[in-house]
Amino acid sequence: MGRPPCCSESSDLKKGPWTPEEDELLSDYIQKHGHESWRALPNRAGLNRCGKSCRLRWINYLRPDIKRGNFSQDEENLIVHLHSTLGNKWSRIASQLPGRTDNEIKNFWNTHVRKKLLKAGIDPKTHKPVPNFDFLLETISQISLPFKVPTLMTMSPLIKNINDQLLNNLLQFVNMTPLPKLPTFLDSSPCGSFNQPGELVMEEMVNQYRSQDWMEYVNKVDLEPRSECDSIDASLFGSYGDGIEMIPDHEPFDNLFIDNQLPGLLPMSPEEPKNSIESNAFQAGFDDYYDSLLKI
DNA sequence: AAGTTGCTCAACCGCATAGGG
DNA sequence: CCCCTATGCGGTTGAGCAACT
Repeated sequence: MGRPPCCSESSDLKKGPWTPEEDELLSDYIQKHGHESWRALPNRAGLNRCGKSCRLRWINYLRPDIKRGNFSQDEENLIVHLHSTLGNKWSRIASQLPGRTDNEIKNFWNTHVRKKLLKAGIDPKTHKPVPNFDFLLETISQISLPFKVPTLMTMSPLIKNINDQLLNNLLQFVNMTPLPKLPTFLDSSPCGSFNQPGELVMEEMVNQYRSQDWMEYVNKVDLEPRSECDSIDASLFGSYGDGIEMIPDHEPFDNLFIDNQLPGLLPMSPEEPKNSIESNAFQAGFDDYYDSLLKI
């Protein structure tokens, strides 16, 4: 049985947004008498609020030394720097930024800085680069091997030899993202038979990977041959044509990631040079997807 | 014009902690 | 010490608004 919340003793206490009249009462009282006891303050000030609510309103909004307006670039840089050493210690971070509140900084971080870092390819938790796209692609390509040709299941030692860094990269990526809705467009692909099983396998794959039980799963999985397909890449992101240009023959992400938009985790500047495996349909599919993210 | 979606940020909730008796 | 209470803190929520369909 935990301690009851400080305001639970009276359900009559007002909650929600403060009115200008309440603000005035609180400001007047504190400027005249200070705030020696937040618990006693509401009664004395004539407010039908709990002390906690008064304290928050004063600290985050009414305090005269509070700084209003957008954060400057210097402030933002300082916040990023402090966060890299202190973590989510918003109060300690706020103490280094005069006039800024912990709540304000926390909101600023969650709505602006965090996204900015992600787009720049930096993990906002660790302040380290997120998995490199090539690494991720390579990892997924390796992982896809057992699903391409079942006889390659004998290659499980190869899978086991994928170095820890690659696996950690993928694990990090998967853990940082919502589970994607898996493709439903495969009926039109040359690998129609892969449709439902493929979705289930991929979904299970992601789930297993999330539960860090990936290796166990790889060793258990068994699939029907996919003789018509060159790779899982083609079935997911487009058929291979004549082996020249492996451009997806459909809109690969029409039905993908609809409910669970992935955040922009990786560097995506349009002018960034494409890598050597650009012609891979898998890559093309991801490029399309990340391009679509840029437009969000 | 109406409905939907996404974003922002003020405010709340519940746990942790300090400190007085 | 131990208990109790007030305050502080970080995570989360949801109202209000803007942009989009």
